[in-house]
Amino acid sequence: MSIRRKRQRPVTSRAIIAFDLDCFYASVAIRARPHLKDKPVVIVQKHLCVTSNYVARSRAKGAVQKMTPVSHALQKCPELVCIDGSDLTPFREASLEVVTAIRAWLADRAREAAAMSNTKPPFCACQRLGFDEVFIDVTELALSEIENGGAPFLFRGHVFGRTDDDELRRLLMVASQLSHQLREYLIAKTQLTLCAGISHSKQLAKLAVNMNKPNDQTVFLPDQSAEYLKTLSPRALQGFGHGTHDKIITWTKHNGKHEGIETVADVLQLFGDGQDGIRRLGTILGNEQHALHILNLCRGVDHTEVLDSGDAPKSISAEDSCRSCTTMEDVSRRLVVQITRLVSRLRSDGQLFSRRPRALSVSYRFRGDGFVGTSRSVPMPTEIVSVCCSQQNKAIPKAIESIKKTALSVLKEHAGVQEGRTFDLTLLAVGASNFSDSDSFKGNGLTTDISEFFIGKAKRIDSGKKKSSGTLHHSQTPTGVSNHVQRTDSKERSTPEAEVRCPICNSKLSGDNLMQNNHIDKCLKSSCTKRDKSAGSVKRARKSLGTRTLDSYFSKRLQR
DNA sequence: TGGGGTCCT
DNA sequence: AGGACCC
Repeated sequence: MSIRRKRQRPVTSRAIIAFDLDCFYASVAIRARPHLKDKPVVIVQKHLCVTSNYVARSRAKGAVQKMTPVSHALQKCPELVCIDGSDLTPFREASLEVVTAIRAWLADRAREAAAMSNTKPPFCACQRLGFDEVFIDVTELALSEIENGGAPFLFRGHVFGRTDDDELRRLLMVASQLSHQLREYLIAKTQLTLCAGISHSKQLAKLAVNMNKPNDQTVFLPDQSAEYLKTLSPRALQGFGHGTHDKIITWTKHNGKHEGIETVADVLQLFGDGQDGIRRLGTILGNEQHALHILNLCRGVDHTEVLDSGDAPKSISAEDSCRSCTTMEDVSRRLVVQITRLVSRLRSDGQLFSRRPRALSVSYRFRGDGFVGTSRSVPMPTEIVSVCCSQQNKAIPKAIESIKKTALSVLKEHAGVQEGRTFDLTLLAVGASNFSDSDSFKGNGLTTDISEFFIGKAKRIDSGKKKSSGTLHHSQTPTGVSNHVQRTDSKERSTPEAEVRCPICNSKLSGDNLMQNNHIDKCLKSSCTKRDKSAGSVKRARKSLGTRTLDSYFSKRLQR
């Protein structure tokens, strides 16, 4: 059936939606703290504001742009509320919550379309970019709805540009309807607002996303996109990064072309003359394929596909960028903090995705190395298996110890970081990758269905507000099917009295996995070790962790 | 300039 | 393993 459709009307263009959640970190933080809703809020990592809400943006008048120092922002807006964003857990979870909801909505919509036309459900690839952006290829779904005859031929939201291609216009009209409905659904379900850009390529969809900014959407009709692109800075093109820019600039200076590359038009003037230009740019960049891609982007040509990201990440890492780390004691302490966070995340990951990592990577950077760091990969110590697969909390300390030992020996052997040597590290990170499914895990009743994961979270968020219709969460799940894994009555997981102890403070942990993780995270934050429990030693621990005067000044302003 | 991620070579 | 890119 679908083959016939494609033969009759070959798909010459696609319909792609780019979603971008509005000031994501700030929105997530405020969602969890409703009393901050009308206050100017910034999210702080180390001494930088990484995001702010719109109240802060209007009140500080441009002083809280992306990566501005907290001190600068506070001068412009002393009433700024600073929230610590160094632990990404809430943002990572909210991001997963959003994509999960997107997939569920699309699957539901695809099933409806399939039922009407008696075909198999159209697939929409979803690709995440960072925590707050998602690309969706809705071509098949839109075509299916057009064929079913129910789709209104009207644009939803703003429209930029024009096109003479009637079929494309219809396709994008339907895509804009889908986008709007999906956005409404997401806003209702997650209380997070988002923008959308709709076009026939990832490039243009992404450019459109920023055209009408918070909580709105724009369709980019592409007939004159090339003219439009010429006026932009080439850096505005996704794929034209810092390195590409620098290499071209260096080349122009070397070759006496002092014009520079302010716009895409400048780049095309230098390299836009066909095969020869591609070859010349390829030589400059050291990669002809990349040169071709860049030049295509400059002309508005982008055939890159939306690659489905899947639910599970391919790597998990925990980093600490430090001003200065010069003693083994300091290395050891920082390492244990990052490793504990990594292990804690691997446990949740194992529960959600039934898998465990086989590689451990240790990354580090020395002072003076600029942005370049070094990383080594080694086999992941086997102690991680019981953490990921059987979810035994008592296995956590052993895994941490083992990984710590391994990481320290990596640092010693490959970086010369050891007792008696002088060094100054500015970055320490541990990561897990090369995941393998653990079959022993499956069917043992320990896995958590991903939708169940959010049902638990939604209840907590909801009870924090006022009481609403109790059955909301199940009925809101658009799939309608809850494919819960049947669970045997496992002591480790379901009974709080299972005597689980925190690897940091050794106090008894209650509640479910998430609550336990939260406790461990809190413990980590205060750097409170088992034998270091007195208030005095906590203070010492904080100091030796590298807390400086600037940080302690801001920490007074941090909202918990 | 954080604390993450992806893919390609 | 490193480097490019993305947020």
